[in-house]
Amino acid sequence: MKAEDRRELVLRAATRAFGERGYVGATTAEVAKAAGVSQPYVVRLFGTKEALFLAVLERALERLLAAFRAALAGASPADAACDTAELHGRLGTAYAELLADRGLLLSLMHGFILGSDPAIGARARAGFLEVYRLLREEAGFSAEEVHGFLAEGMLLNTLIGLRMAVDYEDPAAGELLDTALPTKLDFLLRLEGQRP
Amino acid sequence: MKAEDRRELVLRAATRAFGERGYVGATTAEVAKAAGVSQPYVVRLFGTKEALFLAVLERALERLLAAFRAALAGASPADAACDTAELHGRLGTAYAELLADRGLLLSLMHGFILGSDPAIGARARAGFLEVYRLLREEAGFSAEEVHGFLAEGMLLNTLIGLRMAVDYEDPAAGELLDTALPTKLDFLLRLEGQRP
DNA sequence: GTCTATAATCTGATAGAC
DNA sequence: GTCTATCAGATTATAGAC
Repeated sequence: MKAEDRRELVLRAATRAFGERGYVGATTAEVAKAAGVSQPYVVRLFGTKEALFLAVLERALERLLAAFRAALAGASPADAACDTAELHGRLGTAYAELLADRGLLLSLMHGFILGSDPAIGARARAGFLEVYRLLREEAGFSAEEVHGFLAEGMLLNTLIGLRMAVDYEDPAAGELLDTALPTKLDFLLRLEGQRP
Repeated sequence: MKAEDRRELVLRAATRAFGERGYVGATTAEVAKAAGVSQPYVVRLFGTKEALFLAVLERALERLLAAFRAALAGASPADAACDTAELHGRLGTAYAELLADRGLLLSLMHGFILGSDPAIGARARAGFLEVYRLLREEAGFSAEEVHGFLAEGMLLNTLIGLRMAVDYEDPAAGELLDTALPTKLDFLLRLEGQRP
């Protein structure tokens, strides 16, 4: 197999591992095992664990921005249906669908709360602001609309990180999940193994 | 000094450390140094690093719930001023003021995204749901209102975790922070050392 | 391109003195 | 109550073979 393909394989495994246990908590050995390669080879491919995490962040941000742009492209040609409420819904759906790429949103989230780390923090801030600008400029949201949209996104990330779906039977948890993911709830419960 | 006092001192140092570098990233040696005690003593006081983190979560949740209840108590006796918009504002202010207890909100956030960890995840979910119930039952919010309030809270946590204030001069970052913290911006910028 | 072996470091935890 | 000394284990990274 070519190094390029291995790289992608390792990147995917790393995304899952970092999403579950965070940058420091996930180990290169764990990533290697999931990718079916040796631990030193993981390090060899990316240089350092930090570079691997940065590569995971990079790929996650690319996919996020691409998903948003695709959602916008699907909506733009239409005529009057392009109010911001409609866009909010489309972008929200695109965001929720990123859950299928396991660990992607959570790796981002882990990056976001490591702002004190010199390299990771800088990349995370820049990435967050790229998303902000896309919503503000390309989607045409107002500052308040972007704020509301990002807030919902961060709550979704948190609920995923919490594995709140495992408590779905709890009335409070059920109501919260129903409210936060009105359309994508089955999707989530299946992902989290709470449904057959 | 009595063990009780040391405990509180160490707990405070641990809250800061865990807030900055996360559960796995922060070390007991780091906490010990910040608290002015030896590393083995930190372990002895709490048993294990995990127990220390759980104690930090416990304390953070207690303070959060207490701050919300105090805000509600200050608002309840009034007559007509108690609509949910008013409460939303009061509770939001109470939440933002918790930023003064450094690391508190971020330690919580780190706990929230470690839902896969058996002990930490369970406590984090239960704590989050306690907050949910308080807002729903004691504050009288609707499911949608709680959802919106929590979403804003998670965005605030994320912006703090990102140290977004260090990029305040960036137009997008400035606008985002202005929108997310309309009233508490100076407070934040001073906390983050972006203001004299 | 990929592995095995291993070095170097860090870190949580224990033992035991004072 | 608190420290010093230290161990055992884990983890990133390197060296070098194939």
